[in-house]
Amino acid sequence: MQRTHTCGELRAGDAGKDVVLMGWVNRRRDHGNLIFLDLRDRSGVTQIVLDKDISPEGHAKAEQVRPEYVVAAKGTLRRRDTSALNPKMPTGEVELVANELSVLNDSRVPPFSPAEDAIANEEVRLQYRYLDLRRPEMQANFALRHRVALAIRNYLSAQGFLEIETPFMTRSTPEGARDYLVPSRVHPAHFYALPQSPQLFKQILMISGFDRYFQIVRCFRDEDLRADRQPEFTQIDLEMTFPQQETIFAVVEGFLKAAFHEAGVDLVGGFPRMSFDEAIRLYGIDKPDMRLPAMTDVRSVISPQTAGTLKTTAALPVIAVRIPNVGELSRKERDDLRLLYPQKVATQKIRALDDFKRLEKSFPEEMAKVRTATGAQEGDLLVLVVADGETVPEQRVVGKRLPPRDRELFEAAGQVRLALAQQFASRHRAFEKKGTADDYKFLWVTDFPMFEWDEDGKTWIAAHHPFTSPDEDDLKAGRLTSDPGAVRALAYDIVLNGTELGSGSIRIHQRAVQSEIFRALGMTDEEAKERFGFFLEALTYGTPPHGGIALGLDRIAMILAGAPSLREVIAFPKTAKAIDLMVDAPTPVSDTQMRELHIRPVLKG
RNA sequence: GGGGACGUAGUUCAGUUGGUUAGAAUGCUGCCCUGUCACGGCAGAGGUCGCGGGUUCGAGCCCCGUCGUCCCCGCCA
Repeated sequence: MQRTHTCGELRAGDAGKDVVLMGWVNRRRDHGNLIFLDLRDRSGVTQIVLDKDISPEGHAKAEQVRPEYVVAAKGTLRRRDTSALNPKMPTGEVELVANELSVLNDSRVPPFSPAEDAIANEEVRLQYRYLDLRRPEMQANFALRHRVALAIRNYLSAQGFLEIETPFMTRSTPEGARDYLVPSRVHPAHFYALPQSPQLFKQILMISGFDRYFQIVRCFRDEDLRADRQPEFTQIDLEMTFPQQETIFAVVEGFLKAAFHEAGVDLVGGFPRMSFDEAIRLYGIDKPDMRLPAMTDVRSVISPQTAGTLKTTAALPVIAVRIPNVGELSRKERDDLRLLYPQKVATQKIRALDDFKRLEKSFPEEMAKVRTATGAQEGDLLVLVVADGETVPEQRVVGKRLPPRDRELFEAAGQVRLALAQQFASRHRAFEKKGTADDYKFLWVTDFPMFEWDEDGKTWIAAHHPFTSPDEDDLKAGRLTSDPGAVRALAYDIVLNGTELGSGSIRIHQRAVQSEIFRALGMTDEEAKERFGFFLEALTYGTPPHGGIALGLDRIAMILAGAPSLREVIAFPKTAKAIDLMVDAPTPVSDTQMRELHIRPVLKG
């Protein structure tokens, strides 16, 4: 028997056709001499009628059928009687009157039903992933992910990008995230590493003259998981020669528009831009969620005396955090908030003043100015974040960057802002989707610092990665050695609704500059040569200026699907402890396998 | 590595101050039912209260440990 249609496609216009449907039994309704089966496949559900008068054999088989059995039904499609229409389903105007039913496979009683709306807990879902994936919501997520990836692939291909594969077994790079390692059988005590990203390969492809490269590619990072972080994840990785930042922004905006179009969202106009410093000042974070208003530094409207009363000082920012439409907080709500505020608020002598009404009572004129400065409307929640500071600590200001104590304060305020936003989401409703392009607030964050000071290692580390080109002016001014903290990088992030979607940069294409950066990162020339010798050499053979970016496909799919976690858009994800509950990985391996690989476990005592 | 939440029937959950035989819904099994679509009716089965230890006359409930899932911090160039 050959399937003629899928379970979601038949309509009133198909009435009278002889059809064969195959699929899973979603539900069964037994009325004695009349049995209804809802037959499900990925396209939808169609009702099958087994009438004892029409097909005694088919009816007899239907009596034995249970949920999740796989069956084939052959018969005539009938327009339903007007009294029996079901407007809730797309196929609700028709039903298949079966004269033949065959059970293609039976099913044990599943631990949970794909037909149920209530979903089982994560552990059970992951263990029986094939049942979970049968749920229409999951099927829709993966169909969406497919369409998004395809749209991006088509767009980039049309823009002249070539998809070129790069190795999964490559060499370990100790910087950055922890590597997943693969022991070599042929070379004792030697290891391959799974790539954290194809960074160097794609740069080599530029040196190779491919001009425009992309890849939708798996990357691996052995770090602890989060709702939006899996140890293996998929990047839309691209690189191009002779780009300005603008060139790359245009490509990314182009493929994101194509991708979102597939999800029924038409984005218009270019994405806004913001420098890293501005992001810190206005949002206290390098990935601002633009769905809620920015913070306001209101220190200029606070008198020195009032600053003193608030136990801060006029020299430090007073940051007003505004969350619209939250209304007054009760005493209990303010107490509960203490637990949500970042640890910094406690440990670094930073305080969140969340009883604005009381502040208004004490300082009516100044707080009226705060209201004006923040643009607060009636019913908006205002919280002031201040630093304890009778004396201003000495702040060494490097370049145009924020003084460190200011930055700490802005970042703490940013965390308070996010905590409030999360806690009162049901009141401000800014996170609720309306089904329009407005639901998606994109932002380019630019002018990242080149280096960040690592307090533990007492060294500068690359804020993006060590192949990022520094700003030419900073380079010419010799700041690489004189003032590393002031050096700007030609690096940029693409942010959506407070989630970092991707990160890229214009790369270094001159060997001398690359060597200088390695040195600035505290690497000797010998170390640099040992780790990146092949790359430094490649740079000497006519390397074109180049740059690129990589975006997380999983995160894009997650946001478009409105899913709370990456696990909803990855078919076989891992748990928070990086375990695959379905196949049960990782596992111990035999001594034989280990001996062959020249490895021996060292178990902690 | 640290903090938090959760773990009771196949599933989702309730379980009071520590006190008789641990409940509900749903699913499952059997019987009945020709217009249901979350079909309905009747009857029934189903429990290592995650695991180990402790306190107690008595523990699902209290204490200690441990395992698992989730969320967060650290970490993620």
